[in-house]
Amino acid sequence: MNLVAQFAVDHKVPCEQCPLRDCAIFRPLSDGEVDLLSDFKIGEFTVEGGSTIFSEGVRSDQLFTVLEGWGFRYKTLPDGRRQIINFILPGDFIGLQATLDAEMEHSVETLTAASLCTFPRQKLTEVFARSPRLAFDVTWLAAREERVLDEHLLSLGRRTARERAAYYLAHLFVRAEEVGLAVEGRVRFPFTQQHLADALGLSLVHTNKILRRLTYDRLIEWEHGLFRSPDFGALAELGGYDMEDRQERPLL
Amino acid sequence: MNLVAQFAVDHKVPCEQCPLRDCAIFRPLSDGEVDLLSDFKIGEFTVEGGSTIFSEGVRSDQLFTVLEGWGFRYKTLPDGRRQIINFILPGDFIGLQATLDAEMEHSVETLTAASLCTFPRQKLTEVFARSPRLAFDVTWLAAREERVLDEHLLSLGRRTARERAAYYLAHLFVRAEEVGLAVEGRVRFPFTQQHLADALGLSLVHTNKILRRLTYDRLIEWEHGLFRSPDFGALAELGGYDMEDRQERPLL
DNA sequence: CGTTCTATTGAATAACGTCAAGGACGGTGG
DNA sequence: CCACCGTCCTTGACGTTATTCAATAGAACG
Repeated sequence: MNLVAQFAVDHKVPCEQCPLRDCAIFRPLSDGEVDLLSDFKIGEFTVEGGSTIFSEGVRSDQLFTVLEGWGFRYKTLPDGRRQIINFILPGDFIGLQATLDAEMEHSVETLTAASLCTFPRQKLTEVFARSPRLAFDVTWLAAREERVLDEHLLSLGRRTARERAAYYLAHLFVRAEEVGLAVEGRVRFPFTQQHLADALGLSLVHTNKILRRLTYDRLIEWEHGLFRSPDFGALAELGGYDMEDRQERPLL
Repeated sequence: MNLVAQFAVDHKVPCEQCPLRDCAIFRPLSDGEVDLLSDFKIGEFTVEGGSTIFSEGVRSDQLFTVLEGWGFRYKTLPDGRRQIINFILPGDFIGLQATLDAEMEHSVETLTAASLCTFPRQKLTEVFARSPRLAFDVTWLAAREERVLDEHLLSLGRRTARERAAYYLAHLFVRAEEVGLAVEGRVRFPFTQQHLADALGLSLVHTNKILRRLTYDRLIEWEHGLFRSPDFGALAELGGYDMEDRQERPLL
């Protein structure tokens, strides 16, 4: 694990040129909003896979939007047990969970090389003052994240291991697809079965057995990091994954 | 279960007289903020225990602040399995999880008679426009809720049933205490073991056995609905509950 | 006092975790 | 090119945890 002590600003691409904005899923911004966001933004930087972005118990003065790469957000118990709260994909806004002056209560680590857009936490109040619309977007994102956690909580509490795995894989697949990470129905999952186990709240061994069975039942394929589902409908059905219409969402 | 089809406005107490504001845990508002909030508020109403406030799959035009009473927020699977996401206590702001025009993805039901402060969802954007500070408070509450869910997720995924129960009971006790519901170290828990089981992701039988053991080990007492812990430190320790300094929080 | 929730307990069963041992694969250095 | 390693994946055997089934006892409520 590689601790990023200081986030150097590599360069600064104007927000209006942000490649993510081309994804249909993201709400278009007005010129004024983009200007404000550009102003809010400090810069970008790139880290390699395995870098720690946030660390439990440490304060962070920055917020990030992920431009590229995968990561995950997690908490650990003193004896080392780890729970992955969720995976982080391009377009995700991270760091909001902590208050302005409080310590992070979770850690974030990258799975692949990643590039992040940086915002100073202190200026968030200024953004709220200058653009109610962007303020609303921030709130909207927080509420959306909460809905995702609700569903995950339902999984961990009440779904069987098999249903849980099916739900989560369907969920991850769709999230990746939304931001253009799917090629011919395939997505590269840059995490190991141990990561998935830690997200599902299962042991590594049991996770493996369930994945093998889902593979045998032709619900998933996951080899050499490349994932696809031969029958996504059945996978979603098994997991109780709701293929709701993906609504437009903000991008900060 | 008693479905509340329409929320009649019983009366409207000015926000500046809100009894909850006396609790030390809540951040004081400026006069201007209170005025705006009063303006935002439609009124109050009272429901009996067992009433459904929100229903999964149904749109709601209102947001609520709980003035008095207990409730819980939950999701269910088609076959009836239920997961309680969290309990709702006085001072909690509910309904934010859904977007302006989307269906609720969870239900909320009262456990006791409750009185709720009502706000029209549509006017939320106006509040954002008129008071960045209140907007920030809304966001802050959403982020805080997320942190609570993170911790609960860690519980369900990685804590043993015993640790989980200890954590959750400690958590509930402190929450109740914060809003003045504790009398001589005792809190009335208005829910059944089935509710607790559904929150912990355990079966009723197993929950009961664990509670009996916690009682035998003199970590908790819970009789006739009245809860206390003879050794809160040990309970918190077992559950890994962090007795962080309770920071001030907004009240809407 | 019946009736209806709720709590409690034991026994049988299923789900999941732990332990242990290989196997596949890619990278590295000789 | 090949031996050596480290990481990740896979599988079987076995132990533990939690669920389900079933039955009874207590409380709460008219």
